[in-house]
Amino acid sequence: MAQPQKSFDAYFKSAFTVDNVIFGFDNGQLKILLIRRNEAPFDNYWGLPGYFVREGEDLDAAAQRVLREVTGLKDVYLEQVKAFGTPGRHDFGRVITIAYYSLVKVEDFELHAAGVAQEVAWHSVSDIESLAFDHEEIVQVAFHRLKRSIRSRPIGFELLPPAFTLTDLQHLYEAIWELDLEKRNFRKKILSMNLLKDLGRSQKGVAHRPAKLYSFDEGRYRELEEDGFNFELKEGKRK
Amino acid sequence: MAQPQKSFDAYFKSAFTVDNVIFGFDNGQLKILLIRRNEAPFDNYWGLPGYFVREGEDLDAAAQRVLREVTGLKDVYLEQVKAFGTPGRHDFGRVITIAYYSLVKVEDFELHAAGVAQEVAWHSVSDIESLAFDHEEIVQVAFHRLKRSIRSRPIGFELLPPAFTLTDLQHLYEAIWELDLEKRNFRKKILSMNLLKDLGRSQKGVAHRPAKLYSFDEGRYRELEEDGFNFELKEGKRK
DNA sequence: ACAAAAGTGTTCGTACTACACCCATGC
DNA sequence: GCATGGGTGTAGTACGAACACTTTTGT
Repeated sequence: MAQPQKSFDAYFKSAFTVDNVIFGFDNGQLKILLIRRNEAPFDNYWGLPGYFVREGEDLDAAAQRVLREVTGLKDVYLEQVKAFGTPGRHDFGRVITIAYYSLVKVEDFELHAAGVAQEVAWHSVSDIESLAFDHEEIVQVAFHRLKRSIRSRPIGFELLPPAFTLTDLQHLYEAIWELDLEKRNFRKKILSMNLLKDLGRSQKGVAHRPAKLYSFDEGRYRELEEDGFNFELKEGKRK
Repeated sequence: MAQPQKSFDAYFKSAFTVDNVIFGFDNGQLKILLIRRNEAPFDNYWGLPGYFVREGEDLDAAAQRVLREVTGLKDVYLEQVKAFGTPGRHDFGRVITIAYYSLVKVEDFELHAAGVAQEVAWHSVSDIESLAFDHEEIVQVAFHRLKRSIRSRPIGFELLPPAFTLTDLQHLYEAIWELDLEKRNFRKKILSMNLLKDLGRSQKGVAHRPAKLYSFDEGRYRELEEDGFNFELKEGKRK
């Protein structure tokens, strides 16, 4: 199907990148993994891990690769947010970036600077400023998307260790929604969904009554999903 | 901020397009505007209206332009869906497409073929097959997105004429969700939202009791929105 | 008078809200 | 024994689900 391609050459002069908003939940706080760039443009600025997509590389694969370069993790929860392509957002020419967000368990890996990063660190979502390119906007849009998605799909578990307490889970929702939730109602609601497996174990060595540990019951989720299930949490007051 | 750009040249060889899933509501049915292409690749195939984004043109602006070329409309409701960029999806080289969907009122314009279209027509969402490129997938994803978005924002009104009946509105929701809704509950719910202005007029010349006409009260919506309002409709049985 | 869609009210069950106290552990 | 968070029950309310009949118009 080779066609008179000549006249289209003028269009084949753009580049595209992926940028990844990597969320982690650490110490009751929702965090984002940022890198400090060692490459122009925006040399020395903090920004999202991301890079040019290679020839023949799928977009999702590129996002996974970028994530692997920073965290060493593979097969991580990852979702496309949208494309950002304002003209002039990149000094080198027309560069569209495809933004992704991923959810990782912070205890699964050690940070190590690599690629265009001279430094890698977790930053609180709430105090992010003067990032490279339009990365602040990307972070905002991704965060907004996460808030929404977690309402209708149980993706929050991706951010927690395999065994967690109900309070951990509640704090996670509170951090993402920036709300305070009511303990008893939260627990009733979550448990009534039957998505948690009681592991029969408890916390050890805490100076109070130890909490039971749970894990996410993926099999159970798939059952419910097929049946047109809709995960949703409502109540909550503004913080 | 000119930088050692040389080594990046290899990345600046891609093109990107916008493709627009234009939804319209006609005669109780949800439809999509498709064009029949008169240009390679996929000459003669039906596909989404779309084209290469111009140098210096913003993505949203490109999507508006494409829409204007087919419908003549400007300032239409438009939302980015996501980017599609599987390698090999386009014969001419690496082409990423940014998919949009728009909501239009079908009675606002006449169709006229233009640009790469030899023919333009409305197609029922339910019988769409063998489109150009990966456009079938794009349609599915856009449709899915519309179903979701209309739950939490009153964008449905974009598809209806300025004055409509409650039954029109109900049929619209039924078409989008592929559900049957219960008349009394639907009306109660919609009216209790206070988003409709009773126009004090009625249908004319129908062979039954004429229905009252309503319009969407945009001012009222903005008030509610600021106050953290959440538009939502739930009930419904699978068709 | 008949056909066709508009319009409306009530009952029932469920699910969200709000709220206060006892329990298990470490120090 | 005290401090710390874990864990639970209940009453009130609001909202969604289900359901059938009367009204207004054109022909």
